[in-house]
Amino acid sequence: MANCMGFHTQIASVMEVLANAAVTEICKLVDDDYAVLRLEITQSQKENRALRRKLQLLEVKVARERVFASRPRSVKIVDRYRGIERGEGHLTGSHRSFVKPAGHSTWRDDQPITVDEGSGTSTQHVILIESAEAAGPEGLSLVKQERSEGEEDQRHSRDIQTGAAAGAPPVATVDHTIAPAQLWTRSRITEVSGTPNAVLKSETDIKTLTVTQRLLHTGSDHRSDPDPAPGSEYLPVCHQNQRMRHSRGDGDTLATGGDDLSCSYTTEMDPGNISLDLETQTDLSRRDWNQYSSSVYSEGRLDEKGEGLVKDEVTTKVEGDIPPTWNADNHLGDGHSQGRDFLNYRERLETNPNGSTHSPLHAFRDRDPVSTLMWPSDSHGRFLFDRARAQAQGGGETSGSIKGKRFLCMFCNKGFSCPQKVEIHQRFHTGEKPFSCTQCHMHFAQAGDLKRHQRIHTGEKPYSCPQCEKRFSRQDHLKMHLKVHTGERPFACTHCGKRFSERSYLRIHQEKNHSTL
DNA sequence: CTGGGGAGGGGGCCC
DNA sequence: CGGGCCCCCTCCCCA
Repeated sequence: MANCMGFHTQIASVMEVLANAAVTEICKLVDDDYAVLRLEITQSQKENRALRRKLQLLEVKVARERVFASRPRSVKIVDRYRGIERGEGHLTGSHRSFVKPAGHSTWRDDQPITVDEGSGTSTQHVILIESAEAAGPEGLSLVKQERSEGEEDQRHSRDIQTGAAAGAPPVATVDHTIAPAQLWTRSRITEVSGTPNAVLKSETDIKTLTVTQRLLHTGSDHRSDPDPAPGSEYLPVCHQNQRMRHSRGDGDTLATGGDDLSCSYTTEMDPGNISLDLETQTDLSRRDWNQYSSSVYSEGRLDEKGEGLVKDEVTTKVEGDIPPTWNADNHLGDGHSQGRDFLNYRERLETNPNGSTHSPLHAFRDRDPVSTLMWPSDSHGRFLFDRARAQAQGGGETSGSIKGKRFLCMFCNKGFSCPQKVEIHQRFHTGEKPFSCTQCHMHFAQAGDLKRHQRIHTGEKPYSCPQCEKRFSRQDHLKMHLKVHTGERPFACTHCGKRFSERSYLRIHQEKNHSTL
């Protein structure tokens, strides 16, 4: 009996040991499986986050492009990254880019990003866009509003914490899985300040911006404007002068760059074509235009199929409204408006409600006989074609073509005796100015104009007044001056009899005093 | 202070 | 290529 009891005791003991072992084994298996499962869940969660961020980036990009095509507004933006102590910052001088930590496939949710709104009163989320080419001190090329207040969604609010808002853990909207070569199509966070509160810039659409910058870039674009104009979303902070081709010889707005300024007046760039090589197209546009005009119109007739030969227009649609500071007067410094000729033409094109591209030939073909909308004006806002059209419509020049001037201008039908004269004349319509001053980047359509202009720089004044020793750089100015001594006033007002030495004085006088006439 | 006019100087364009 | 004219702009003077 006792043996029986001992046996049972041993059995029970063994059973307990076995049971414990089994439980331990089971627990171990469960733990292992659970660990694996948890690991898988974690991986899945990470993947989900990464996908969500990609989706957010795409949404942001789409929204930005939508805003890009619509009315832009200016916004000042600075992204501030608070997680600098994590060591993600990779300092490269003043231009720092964040590099994800080794082994991190995604950004952690606890990596906060704050947006310094500047004034602190706005909740607009904005992104400062930098050009890939703009790593220098003037690297900031465009500032763009990322989202408007109303467009902001919760996801974005979570991703980018605004100011001191303490919502869900913010996540940097950064895709670190992209290859470096693709960076221009994605967003990235770039630190531009070495301060503890490192300033971040979200760099997006570098390609587009680069093209835009190239489009806007002229030799005079390095003058930063300390007072960017409000009201425009895309502020070419360092390139507000980019649309200006001309600067006066007084050095006030001397350009410093070496870009081919011709692109600013020979192309109109369509957003759809923005990836095209502008310079190439500019050259083509200019060259083909001349070749075309010489070859076709030297025949003295306008081919009805001419539009088929015209090179495809490259339209430059400056993103959004033209900032008020792009007014030519503001950028010429001294108020002179020389050089506004094709700008006016461009602006007319850009404000064309049809949004279509019009070459001068198109304009000529499609123009309303009265409307001046599509026609360029000269440097003083005059309608460039007034004279030519008046001549053409008046029949004087047309008759001139009859008198042996068989080479006709394609725009105004004016006749010339040789193709070269037609080409020079047509620069008047096309805005082409192949003669550029090496000292101030002024451009001229005629070599003689350039030569005359360069006397400004040389100080040459070969014409002296025989009566007062005054000297002049131009003979016509001397001639005008001589009227001071002679008292010659050949222009009389037909209304009051007042006489003037210059026709323009008479005209101004009549405008001021006889404006009702 | 303001407006008109003169003078000078610049670019555009044609001959 | 120079001459010439036009127009515009700015500065200045003066009533």
